[in-house]
Amino acid sequence: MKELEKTYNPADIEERLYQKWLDNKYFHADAERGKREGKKPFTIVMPPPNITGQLHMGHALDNTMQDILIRYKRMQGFEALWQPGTDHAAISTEVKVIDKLKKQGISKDDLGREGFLKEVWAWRDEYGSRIVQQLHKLGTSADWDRERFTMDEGCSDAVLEVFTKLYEKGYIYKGSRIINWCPVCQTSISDAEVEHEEQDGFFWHIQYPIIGEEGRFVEVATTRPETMLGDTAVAVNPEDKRYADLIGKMLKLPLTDREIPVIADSYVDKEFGTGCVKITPAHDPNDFEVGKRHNLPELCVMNDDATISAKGKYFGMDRYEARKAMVEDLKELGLLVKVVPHAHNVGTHDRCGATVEPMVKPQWFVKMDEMAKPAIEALKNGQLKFVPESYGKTYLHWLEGIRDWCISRQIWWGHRIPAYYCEECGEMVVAKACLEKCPKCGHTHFKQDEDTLDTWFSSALWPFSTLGWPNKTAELEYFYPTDVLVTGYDIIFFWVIRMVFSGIEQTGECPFHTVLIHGLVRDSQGRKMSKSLGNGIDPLEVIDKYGADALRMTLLTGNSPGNDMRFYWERVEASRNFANKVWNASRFIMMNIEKAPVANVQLSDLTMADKWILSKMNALAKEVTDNMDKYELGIAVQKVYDFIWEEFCDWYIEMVKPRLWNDEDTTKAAALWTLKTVLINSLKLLHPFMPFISEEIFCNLQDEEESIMISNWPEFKEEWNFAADEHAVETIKEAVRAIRNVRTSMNVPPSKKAKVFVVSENADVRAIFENSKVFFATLGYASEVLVQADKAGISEDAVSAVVAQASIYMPFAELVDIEKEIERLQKEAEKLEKELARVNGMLANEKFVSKAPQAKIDEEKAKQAKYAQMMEQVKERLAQLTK
RNA sequence: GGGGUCUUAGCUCAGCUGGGAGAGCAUCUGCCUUACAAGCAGAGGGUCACAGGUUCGAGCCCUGUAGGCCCCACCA
Repeated sequence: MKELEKTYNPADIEERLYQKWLDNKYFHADAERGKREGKKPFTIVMPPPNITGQLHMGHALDNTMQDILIRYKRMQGFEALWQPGTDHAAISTEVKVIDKLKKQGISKDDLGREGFLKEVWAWRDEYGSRIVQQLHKLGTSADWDRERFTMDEGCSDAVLEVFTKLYEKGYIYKGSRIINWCPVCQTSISDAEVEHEEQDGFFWHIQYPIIGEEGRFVEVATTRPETMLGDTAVAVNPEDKRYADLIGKMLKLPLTDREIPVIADSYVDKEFGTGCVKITPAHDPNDFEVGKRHNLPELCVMNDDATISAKGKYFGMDRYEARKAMVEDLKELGLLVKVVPHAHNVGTHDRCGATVEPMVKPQWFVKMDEMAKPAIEALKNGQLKFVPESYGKTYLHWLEGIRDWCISRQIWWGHRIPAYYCEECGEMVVAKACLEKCPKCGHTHFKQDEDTLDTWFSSALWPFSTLGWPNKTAELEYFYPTDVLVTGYDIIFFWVIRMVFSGIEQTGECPFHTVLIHGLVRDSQGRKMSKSLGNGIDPLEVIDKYGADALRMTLLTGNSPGNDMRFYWERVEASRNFANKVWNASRFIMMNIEKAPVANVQLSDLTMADKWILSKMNALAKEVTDNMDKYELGIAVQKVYDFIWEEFCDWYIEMVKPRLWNDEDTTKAAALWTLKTVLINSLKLLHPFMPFISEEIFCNLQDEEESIMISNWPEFKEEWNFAADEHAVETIKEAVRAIRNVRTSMNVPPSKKAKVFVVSENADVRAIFENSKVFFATLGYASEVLVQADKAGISEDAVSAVVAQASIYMPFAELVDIEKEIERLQKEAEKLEKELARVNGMLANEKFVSKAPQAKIDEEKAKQAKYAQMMEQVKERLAQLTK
């Protein structure tokens, strides 16, 4: 056994232990082995971090939670697979590489598609593993032998398989629809990638002249005057009497030479604005729908970079520049009626923040209505559960209102859409590989679709593509469907939903049964950690300073599923202190074991105190297990913390010290055995949360064991359940607390020992005190403990304390302050008075007695008796002192 | 506009199926007691946002109000 340092130093052990775990392949899960040994599988797929990413607190929390679950299940004997990998992060990565090239004066087009992709792959090879290395520092016990990448061969095959299958089924189609266009990234994006933010804008009221009615106008109100170049109608509500006569008339569209009709559509709200809406089908989603209903032309007036494409004065201007110019011109023409300030929502791209421009473009879509149904059903019938449950509503709400998913992107980094066009006749073929011959004209030259797929298309397949699907692998058969998905609430829409419907569609099964949602880690002021604010705290810095275990503990304690938390360095310190506490308790135990090796002990050899802590530990194992199973990781770890610090260190270790110090003590072996047993079991319960320190101590404590990682999770054992001893020790603890209380309030320091008399008429209670004299004396700072049935031999001026069924007397040699003692007793009496009033009131209430469960009534009656008896003693003592 | 969530000690938060208000930090008082001062023993501090209701009993369940946060949404 190695001697431990006086303070715990995580830096000394973490790297070494992680390497040991890797070397021994403890993280590796094996389907064949699992089957052979009859183990049950437990699977978590890691949300693949972006290859552009740096480890942040969100990752740290997310991965710590997964690691806790996987280590727990592994110890429970499951063949536990934590499937890791990284995501190619299409747009993010492309932007990053473009930036890098820009600094070298190279543009994407200079390199061409192939050249550019070569650069991205090179970038990925250089930086793609950085985040994985950072995850190692956290203690992440994922099966790195199975690490995957969304663009590796297997995942790409899965993408091809799914795309072609969905296309054949008619669930993927190509069409000209209105989509969200990012003019900065120059690609379409899905609805989920658009963030709405409220901006202060204006309502421009503009007059459109009515043709054939000199001097009469229709007044429209718009927040986006620049789109008027693409107007192809003005709409009014069919019920609106004000404009009934205008329907069907033609208007002159200002700033152009075009004429547009007035149409009637119930989409228009009579009460809002002027009741007349300019319709721009090519640049507004609502107008697009209106346009479809009325067969209006879709007139696109913008280029991909959001400059004006309409011929004329405004050609080439940026959309906002054009807006300014057009408003000026309208004012000059006298057609601008007024400008009213107006706050409205503007869609922005979540990656670059640019204002999204709705545009009509040919894109690829996934038809959602049919696939949404079973995904909704999965939640409703309980196949899929969210923790906390309320996120299920969010999930349903989104799915029930889902629109078709735009999956094509006009960037190069990603899975290229497997659609091929015959160069001769233009025939389109969707296939996993390019055909040799055009099925229509026989031509042999094809051009592949230029677009790539939304990055979430491949992540949607992650739970099964990583296990080898579409091949029928042993892994897929054994580990799929997976069990728990752990993620933040912010990506339910992007990812969780898409995994569920993809999983059900492709494999017929929901890819996991539980989604464990966690919140955000915020800064100490409750703000989101962000690069722009510079308020982010680097988990690696925390690990460097305090260790991975302290960071993990900090992220888990006092937190419940789905709730945000604030990060405080003070909390990390508290976690570090706990690690040190564990370290020192272990150091103490190991020092003692070294002096006298632990012998095998029968349960019947144990003392009351030993049985008490063993019984407590036993109960703890059950409680922790129950909470783990409910995903209440914060509660579980809190219980371990409280047990180790309070019960084990502050009470039990203090109780056994006299036995360890006394070589004559015949129960010393029992004490050592209990110390070791309880420590080992505590370390096991702690291990999922603090893997490093628990491993280090576990290995030093018992040289024969390989690793705590592969040890068995403590289970509740009936034979370790000692209710009577638990009760007995609680009585002693109460007496100790009472003695300390008296000493504190009477200013008698521990160094001044005194005799302690325990007086009880109850023989059982006397036996309890007799049995625990060894430690009761030490804890109660007694020079001697005398247990008796009456007050014989106790001096009149002895200070007293009252506990249930016993009185304790301490004849201090010095004069104690009688006034103070009276004051203290009066306070005690007050407390008891209050308790008695409460319990008496309850029991006097007829309705309570008749309706409450009998167990509750008995409980209250027992309390009543106890308090009454204590009260009597306090009063007696008071009478004695004040006479 | 719809939905969700929160409001508990000075601060940050727990409190799981309703049955005597908790932790960490901070403050105050004693202790360097042979594992640990990153420690030990104590203390103070809360009409559990507000108003109703259900119940023998509500921090917890129901309704409403106020405030905070989040998400969704096509009112130009």
